[in-house]
Amino acid sequence: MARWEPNARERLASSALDLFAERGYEGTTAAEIAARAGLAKSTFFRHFADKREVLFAGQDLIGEAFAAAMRACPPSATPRELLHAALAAAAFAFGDERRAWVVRRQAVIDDNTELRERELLKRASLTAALESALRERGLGERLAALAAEVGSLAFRGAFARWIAPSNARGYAELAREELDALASAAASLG
Amino acid sequence: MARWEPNARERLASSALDLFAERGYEGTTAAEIAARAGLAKSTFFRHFADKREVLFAGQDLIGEAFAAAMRACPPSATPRELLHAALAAAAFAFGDERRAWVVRRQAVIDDNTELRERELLKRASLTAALESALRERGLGERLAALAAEVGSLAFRGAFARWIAPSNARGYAELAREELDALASAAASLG
DNA sequence: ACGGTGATGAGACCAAGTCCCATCACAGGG
DNA sequence: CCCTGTGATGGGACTTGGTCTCATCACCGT
Repeated sequence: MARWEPNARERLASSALDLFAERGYEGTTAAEIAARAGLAKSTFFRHFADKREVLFAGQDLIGEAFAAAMRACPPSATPRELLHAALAAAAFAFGDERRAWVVRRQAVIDDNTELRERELLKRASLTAALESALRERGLGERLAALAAEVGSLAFRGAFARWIAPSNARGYAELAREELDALASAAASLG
Repeated sequence: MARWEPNARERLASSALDLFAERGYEGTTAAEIAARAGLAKSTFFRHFADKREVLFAGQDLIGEAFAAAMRACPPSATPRELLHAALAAAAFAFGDERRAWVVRRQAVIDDNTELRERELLKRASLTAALESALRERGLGERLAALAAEVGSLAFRGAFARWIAPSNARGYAELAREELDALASAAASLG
């Protein structure tokens, strides 16, 4: 096995997605993923805490982008403007080049409960990032929690529409639409 | 080992909570839980799909109660009234007798990421129950999704306050308060 | 008393994940 | 040019979660 080839982590992630798509998540062992990447099982677990994580590497970047974007907003910004800015800041993850990869990855996740469970954990972490950034702006407990959930919902909705087969529009535009629609729905709930 | 003693499932659940509280979730093996209940490891997994599930048995009843309560509402009910009815219907799970047990259980869950992850899965299932019941009432996609999240948030908030050490109030009352507070927060977001 | 049913015990087995140690590639200093 | 330190890797032992199969036993109706 040729050691010392670069990008071990990336090779593992890409081998994993390939194998999951072919044989399913449960039908693939960590040792097989490592082998396809030309690495050993122990090396796999040195790069990823567990077998699920290989599909979720880099998720934290989105949460950090959320928080950074909100911190960059003027103090006068309304909750809605903060959310707009946060969601827009995640656009780096949803360029056209990435779409095919993201679609394939999502199909694998949707197909397996264990992976959907991990996705929920990641989503919760994104929502928590929104919530704590909103509280830093002085929002009250409940309003921060609610606004964070609305932001999370808009993010999910925009994501779902972005990866839909029929879609040709950009993520940023979809996110703005989703958020506006949810805000008016919120008004009707009060 | 005395076979055929009744309530194997309950004995397993209670042994599990005891051991988790003593040694932590990760410090406890499934075989140890079974042994304390006077059963074998294979019997444990016959009753619970995995080690985490032993703490979440019966959660689905709450989701079913949500849906049933909404179906029992008059057709004229507003989304807010539907949510009130749903949350109120979950009160059976939060009587005073159960409080000590619930508090102990929650401490164990909060202490372990794996368990928190499973909790998110259960929470998502409750939210989905709310959402699908709301859509049956004719609510649009986004409004149903948003209202379900608000209901879930109110449920979580009421639960957190109910198990707080200083609390002496009942779950139903707390749930109503949380929902009203969130509804007015929602109005301010639109 | 007898056979059927259903819950259990026991143990083999696989894969996830941890751990430890040897090994190798590369870097820099003598 | 050699020597040594550093860091990523390979390899394998080990524990545990989880599955599966088969034998066993308690109870129930006939």
